[in-house]
Amino acid sequence: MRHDFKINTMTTTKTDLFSPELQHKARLFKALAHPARLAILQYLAEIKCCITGNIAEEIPLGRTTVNQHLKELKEADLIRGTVEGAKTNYCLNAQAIEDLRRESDAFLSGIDVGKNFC
Amino acid sequence: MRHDFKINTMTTTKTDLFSPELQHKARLFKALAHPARLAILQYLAEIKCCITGNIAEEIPLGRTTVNQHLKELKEADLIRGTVEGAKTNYCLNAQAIEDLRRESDAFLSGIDVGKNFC
DNA sequence: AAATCATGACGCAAAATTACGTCATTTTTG
DNA sequence: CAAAAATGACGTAATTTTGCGTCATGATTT
Repeated sequence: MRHDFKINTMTTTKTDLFSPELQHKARLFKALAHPARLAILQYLAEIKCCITGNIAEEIPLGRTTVNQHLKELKEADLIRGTVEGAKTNYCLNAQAIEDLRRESDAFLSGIDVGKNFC
Repeated sequence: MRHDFKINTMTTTKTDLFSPELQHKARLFKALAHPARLAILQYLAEIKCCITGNIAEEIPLGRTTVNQHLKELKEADLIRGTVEGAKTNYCLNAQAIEDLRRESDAFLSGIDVGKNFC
């Protein structure tokens, strides 16, 4: 197929070519794919109960950046944010995290049963 | 740092501000953060033993793209590739996957002990 | 030896992620 | 009510990811 120019472009997001299950898992893993987000989850777990949004001070990043990460965690439904006056309470979605744990575990233990060698 | 204006721009990768543990976990989760890579892992598990690199035909993406994903999985040490003549055999690194499973499990079950409510 | 095959390096373009600054809005508080 | 606080929306720059085409290299076939 000999072209003198590049005609074609059209890049990115072929993710819908995969099963919804894989897409879903990939999305969740992606939510965990940044240390800041892991740190946020840990902090929320540590604090035990819902706290107002002073999370930014615990994370070595700017407030708006932390907010961005919070948004991503919220979109992955791993945390919940409820407005309380001027402040916002964030807390873990324990159910979702437990589901993720289970799903992740199932995937990963389903993976290495073969005991493959090279 | 004696600048009156923003000369500087310097965005991105503050990841070293976090603990090596969180960085490590985030890196691993990132390796799992694309459906194609999950599909590759599943396929390798299914095939039981090491196979030559016809993985590309199983994945609905171009060969070089699949190669890229293989490279990422290899860099995360989740798979191994050994050259055999003109071909390359890929197989799971069962130990690494088991470690990841354990680590992921520990992280996620450590997270929701609080039974937080909002 | 020549054609074919398999693979990875390289480069490129589009898109997404990361990190912030600024601003508008909505509370609180003095 | 006015100032201060808290938050999210929006914009922006740099960087990374995604997806692919092309090419060089090193086997395999024939």
